[in-house]
Amino acid sequence: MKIVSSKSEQTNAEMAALKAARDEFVSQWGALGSQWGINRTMAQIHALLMTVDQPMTTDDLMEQLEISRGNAHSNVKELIAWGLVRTVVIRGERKEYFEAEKDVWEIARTVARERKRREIEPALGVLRECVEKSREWDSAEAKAFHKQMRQLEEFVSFASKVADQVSSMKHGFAVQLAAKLLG
Amino acid sequence: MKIVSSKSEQTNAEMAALKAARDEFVSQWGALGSQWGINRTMAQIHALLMTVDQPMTTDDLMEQLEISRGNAHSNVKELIAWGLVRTVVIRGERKEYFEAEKDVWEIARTVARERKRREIEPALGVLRECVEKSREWDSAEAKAFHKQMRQLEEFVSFASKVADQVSSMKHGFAVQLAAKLLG
DNA sequence: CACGATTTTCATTTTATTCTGAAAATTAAA
DNA sequence: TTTAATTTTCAGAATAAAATGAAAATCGTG
Repeated sequence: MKIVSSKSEQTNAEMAALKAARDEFVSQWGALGSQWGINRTMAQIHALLMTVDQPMTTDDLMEQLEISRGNAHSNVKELIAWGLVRTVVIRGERKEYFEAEKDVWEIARTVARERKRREIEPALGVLRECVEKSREWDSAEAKAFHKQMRQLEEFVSFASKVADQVSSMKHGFAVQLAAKLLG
Repeated sequence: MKIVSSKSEQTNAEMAALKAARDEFVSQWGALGSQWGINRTMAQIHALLMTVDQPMTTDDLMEQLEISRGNAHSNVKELIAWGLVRTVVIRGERKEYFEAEKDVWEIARTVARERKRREIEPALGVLRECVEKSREWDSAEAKAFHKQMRQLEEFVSFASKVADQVSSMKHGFAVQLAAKLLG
């Protein structure tokens, strides 16, 4: 009967625990992703790539997440389109490898930029159109509509500017902002 | 042949234009909602109630949006659960009437509070668990995992605090914040 | 060029979400 | 209490979104 575990047993146990923790994180992050407008697989791939120390291939993703090639492929491409994942060339290797941006402030900046482009700007478009159209209307109901559109437009403009601020943040400035906002 | 429109014709034309603009807003807002994690009908009901000057019944919603009773009902209830819509009692009326919060800063505060509760807090839970579990691990890969979880945890904590700030914002303070952030 | 490796596409299937509509439950007036 | 109005529920239908897997396209090397 062993009194002390050998070094390799410790390591094996730790590796297993790491794998388990990572799986848990990947799975939970995937579930949370759905709550945002993000599909589960995309969130899972992102979670996996963020917590792994080496770039991975499509085949690695397929194996680890038990998903098809097509699914892995299209979601990786989507993550690349977001700017959250990039391809990496490994010398002597023919396959493409992928790695995620790991710096959280950089991730935040990227997400701010993309969500502004994909969500805030279209919303602003709609609101501005409505504000214009209703500018000259006379009835009380129409005036109320105009006012509401103006208020929403003002607010979404504000959000847009915040997104700009965040996406232009230097890493150091983030800390400052945090202090300013919360101190 | 008429040279000048009568007052009532002007009004009719304006009413029609208002209806068209509102429909456009409702439809676009619904489409945008999907991009967030919000279902189309819920976003449409919210858009409609925000831009209307009188509270509406379930039947009004059914008619205006051409949706079933069940659909109208469950999405109104969901909006009430979010705190974005409230019921209104109209004297002498048996039906329930609904109205939306119209103040955009109030809406922002509500959304900040709810999204914190529904999205940020569960995420924090997962991250903290991962940070704890991986605290004592030794291998390089495990240390990298721990570090990444710590960074994410720190960031999401920050987001949580921002959400608190926003949701405790007085209306007047919002303007100040805006100035501070953007000035 | 030709061949094997790899990536990309996409028609089909599967799964998840949303919606309907009618029945059941509740409510309040008679 | 009875009745009619109104709200709520929920099984099933419809729709939308995501995933599969195999074929086609592309790539890079000998």
